[in-house]
Amino acid sequence: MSHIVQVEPLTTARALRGPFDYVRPDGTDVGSLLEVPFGRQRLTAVVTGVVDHSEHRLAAPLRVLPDALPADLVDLGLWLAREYASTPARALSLLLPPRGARERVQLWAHRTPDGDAAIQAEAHLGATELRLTGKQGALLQALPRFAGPDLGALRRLEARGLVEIGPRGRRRAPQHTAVGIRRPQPGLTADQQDALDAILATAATDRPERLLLHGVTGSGKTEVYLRAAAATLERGRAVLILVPEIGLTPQMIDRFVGRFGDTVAVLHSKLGAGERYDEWRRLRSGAARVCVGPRSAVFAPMDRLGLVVVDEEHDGSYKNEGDPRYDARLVAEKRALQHGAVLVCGSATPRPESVHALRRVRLPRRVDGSSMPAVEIVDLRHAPGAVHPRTHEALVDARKAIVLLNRRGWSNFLTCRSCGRVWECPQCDVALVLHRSQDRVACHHCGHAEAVPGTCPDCGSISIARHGAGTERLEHDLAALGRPVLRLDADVRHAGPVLAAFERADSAILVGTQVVAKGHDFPDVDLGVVLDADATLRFPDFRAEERTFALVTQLAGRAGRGNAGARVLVQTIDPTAPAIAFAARHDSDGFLRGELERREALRYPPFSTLIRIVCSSESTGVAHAAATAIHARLPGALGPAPLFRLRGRERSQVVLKGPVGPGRRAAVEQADAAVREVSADKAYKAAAFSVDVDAQ
DNA sequence: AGCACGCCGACT
DNA sequence: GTCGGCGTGCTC
Repeated sequence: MSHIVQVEPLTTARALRGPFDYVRPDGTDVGSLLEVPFGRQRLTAVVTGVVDHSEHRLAAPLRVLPDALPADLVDLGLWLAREYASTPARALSLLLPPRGARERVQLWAHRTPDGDAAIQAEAHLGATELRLTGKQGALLQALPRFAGPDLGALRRLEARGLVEIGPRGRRRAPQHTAVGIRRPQPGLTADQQDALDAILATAATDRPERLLLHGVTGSGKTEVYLRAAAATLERGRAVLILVPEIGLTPQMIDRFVGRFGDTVAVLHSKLGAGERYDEWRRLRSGAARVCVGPRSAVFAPMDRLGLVVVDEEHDGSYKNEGDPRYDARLVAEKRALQHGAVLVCGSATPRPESVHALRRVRLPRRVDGSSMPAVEIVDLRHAPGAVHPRTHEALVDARKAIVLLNRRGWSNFLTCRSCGRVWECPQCDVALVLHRSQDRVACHHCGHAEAVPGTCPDCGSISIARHGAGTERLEHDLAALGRPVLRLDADVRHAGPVLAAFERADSAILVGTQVVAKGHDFPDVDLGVVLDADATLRFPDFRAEERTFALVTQLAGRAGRGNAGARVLVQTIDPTAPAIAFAARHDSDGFLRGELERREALRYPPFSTLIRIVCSSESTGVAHAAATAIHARLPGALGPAPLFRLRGRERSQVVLKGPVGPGRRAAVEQADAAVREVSADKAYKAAAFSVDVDAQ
């Protein structure tokens, strides 16, 4: 019989990968979690296989840990490790049940038949109540109930045979604003009905398709998800809903909890350890059959998935920044495939990748019948200053405006007027940004901050120039318009109050970075402004066009809900840039067609697999030498290209454009092998390596 | 990643 | 003679 388990000990060591064999404890199987002796350490380990014989002298695990993973997640973890050139241990670590919390078990009291009879006997007193004698004065009638505060009184009732007291788990439920709110289910438009039919038709097949729900902002995508989810639950299958950062989209949770109640589990970063653990357990046990959460929720322990939704699929937050640099959109697709579930990716501004790979279903109209606001391009070439006179005029006329500027702080960088010194981060090769409200200059990459300089340390001059304007400066300048100016960016700790104040105000200007274009719907915004479309457009990145198009389109979506006269102004020094021109015409098909042609010609995704390898080192020269060694092992790779120093580490990158389809995996393996060989070489001991498949 | 084993230089 | 430097190699 199979009395040996193969395990992956969970260590972060890149060089170390299993499987390692151990004696199989009773009751364990693939997915079981163990504590094993490993060298002189004790490590958590995941069982990945069960076998008959082993070449090794076996040790016995120290103990079996609670909360085994479902077997399909173990498969997913091993797939993830290979797909993203990581290690099984690191990938599996993402899937573990939340640590640091246990199930909360409390004593609960239940009435016995004798207890019922006692209540009946009390009925002649005019009340069907039997009061407890404890200080809480709780009602026996209300049992079953938590026995905590009046345990003594309940114990006396227990002695009389009126109640039974026993342990029971109790859920630590996250607080949703939607608890108890059941909003009426709105009717569907013809477009929504068609989209729903398309989803349900393919969901009912053996091999469901992957769909792209391409719907303009306000077209009612969420209602389509809700209906599809209801139909999926009815078929006895579970539903996974992925959303971008959950803090920005509380509406999705509210609507799902409002429609489906307790069968919805929510996973997000703001949950406490206990809440997180209980939600995980509810999903694992099947008590919850719908999960709503951000990228990490793609690993929710769910059985028999029937529907996987990726909302706002263009959002960058689906890409993980840490070591398995996974893309939750791709993992969602893999999970859907594993379970025979239908995948629905939704967006108003889908990625060219998704348009290329998925069958598209459209929601071309807003549910309220309103049209998209007019988008005007404001040519900045002959007008100095951050705000063009035309924009200024529009701001004066607007009642409620959103102004987008993709730059935090007061000013971009400081220079000494007499010697030309530039204030830079000591750890990174970037300029420090002035934040006047915090009285600091700060690095946006590593968090380094120092006092605002009064004199130049090099020449002693007290004349220091401030260049470029950020959101903080803009907030200050726009106050001259004589109405409330609110600011929303990463420096604002709590977005909630800012958004609420903007919503309540009858006239106001909301200034901010990209976050203002996301999520929240304000009914009466009549002006949207992109102050510096060139900032995103000139980014040295092949996705710059796509991001700019999305930004303008998403901002247009925020404006003009229920407001016929709404307009959007886009300031730029390049009015003919396709991203801006297409966005101004609301022509996403035209933009996507052009973008796909360009990408095919240049062999960018989705026509290639981009694998980026970054080498870094504290000592100078090592990173670049390591990147050169990696480049030598990867024929056709681009680079090595030096990157700016970050957190005191010199960096250099190599980029490999691998094939898509069957050759993709081989390219990833080739990159991984090159990194492993070079990192094993003593000459590059001081270097660190990171492999990013499908780099953004 | 840890952690021990092992083989060379500066100290009591 | 021994303490300790960190190069090398292993962990079922």
